[in-house]
Amino acid sequence: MTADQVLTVRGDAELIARAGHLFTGAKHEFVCAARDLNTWSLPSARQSISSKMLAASEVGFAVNKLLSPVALTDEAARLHLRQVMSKGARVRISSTQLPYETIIIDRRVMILAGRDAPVQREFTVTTSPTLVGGVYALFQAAWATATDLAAYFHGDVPHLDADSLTVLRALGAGHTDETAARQLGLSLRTYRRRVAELMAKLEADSRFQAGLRVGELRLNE
Amino acid sequence: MTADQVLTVRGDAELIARAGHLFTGAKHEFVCAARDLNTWSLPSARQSISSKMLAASEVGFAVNKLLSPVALTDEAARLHLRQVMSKGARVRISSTQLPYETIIIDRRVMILAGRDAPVQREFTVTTSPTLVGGVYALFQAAWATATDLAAYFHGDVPHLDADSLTVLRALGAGHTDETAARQLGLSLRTYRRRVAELMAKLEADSRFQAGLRVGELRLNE
DNA sequence: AACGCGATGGCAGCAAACTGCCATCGCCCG
DNA sequence: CGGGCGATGGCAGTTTGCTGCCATCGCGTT
Repeated sequence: MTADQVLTVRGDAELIARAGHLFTGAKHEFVCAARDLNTWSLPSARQSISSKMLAASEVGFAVNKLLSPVALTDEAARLHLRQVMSKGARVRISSTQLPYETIIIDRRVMILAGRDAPVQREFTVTTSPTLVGGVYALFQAAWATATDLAAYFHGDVPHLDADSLTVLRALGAGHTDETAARQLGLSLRTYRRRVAELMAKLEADSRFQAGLRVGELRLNE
Repeated sequence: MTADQVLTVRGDAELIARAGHLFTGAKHEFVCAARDLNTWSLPSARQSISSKMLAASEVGFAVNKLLSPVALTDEAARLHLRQVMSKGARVRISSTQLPYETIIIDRRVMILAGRDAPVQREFTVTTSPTLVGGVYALFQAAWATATDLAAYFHGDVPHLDADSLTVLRALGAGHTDETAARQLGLSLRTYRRRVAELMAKLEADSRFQAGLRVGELRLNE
């Protein structure tokens, strides 16, 4: 594969055989966008990255993972995420699905994995500066506004159930409690109870502060 | 170019000659990520898109443009953006730079333009489902959280002077009005007057709604 | 069927927020 | 200096929000 070539392979074995040499020796950065941590593993790259991350004193080596909300759906996944983060990786959660896995190593090599296939998964590998650079820029745009997972684990991002979301939307409309309660078919007392619960979840002492947190964390989407 | 091939060309003329046929006849969607509206124009694709957009009654044809903050730096640029939007395009502003232009047509054809070059600009064109799908997913992730420009132009982003910012920060701390007023060295009446003025600027009918708008629009940064 | 428990709804008392009114102050201009 | 005007501050009346209390209801379990 020449400097500007693009290589398409099918299956893990072919990927390793024809392009494995590109993935070892990551020096500066490993960025990855994926649905969750389980979609795909590339053994040699993972080994290379793991040894880098174990050398915690290594300055300047960044691991940034952009995952979809599916990555947080169960407790085992969240535990795994905590482990990855404790090794120095930074994780952010996108608001969209990310059905394709994209890996960029040292802004030089890019691997794109097709959707999970029943037989052989298709991978595209490239060192084209235009392709790598363009995709990296889009990754950066998505990364910049994705939710930082450290904040989630530090309890800064509350989980809101359907009741809370309903109340939140009513509050966001700016109505009085009486009007909002009537619109939701609740008694005023129940509506206010819901509001108080939402405020507790948001750790907010005033309605302005509550609205601020919702807006900043984009909890109303 | 076969179905899974990737084509790299240099210069506009070569791009048109070898791949121009791919760009005409857009049927459903045109998405573009770029620094601003002036970085690059592809004549045949632009013509095709313009005629689609002029046929305003055409149902289901979407034009989504993700631009960097540079796109808003001067009045001429903003006027141009208004024109593009009046023709039915949706525009959002990313928080990052987007130095590469990425175009995806009907989720089938992708064009990636390299950085502006002194001589011949490099373009990469592909119909590879893995490449197009992967990049499209990243575009979606970035698009989802980018700032909608229609809101900006509809005056939804108020300008806050120093007094309003001071009050806003006090409100964000969650204190009662009495405490906040005392901390700011104002009488309660004046503080409340300031709060009412801020609410009017935010067009908010409740404190929650005001906080929400501040948080969403990142006015407290 | 009876019981327990959590959720709901009505009411009351209180706190917080909203705003009009009017006096006062500070600043600027003639 | 006097007058005008905008901003401030105190007060009062009103509205909205907060929460405890208690009765009732609905659901699940034994």
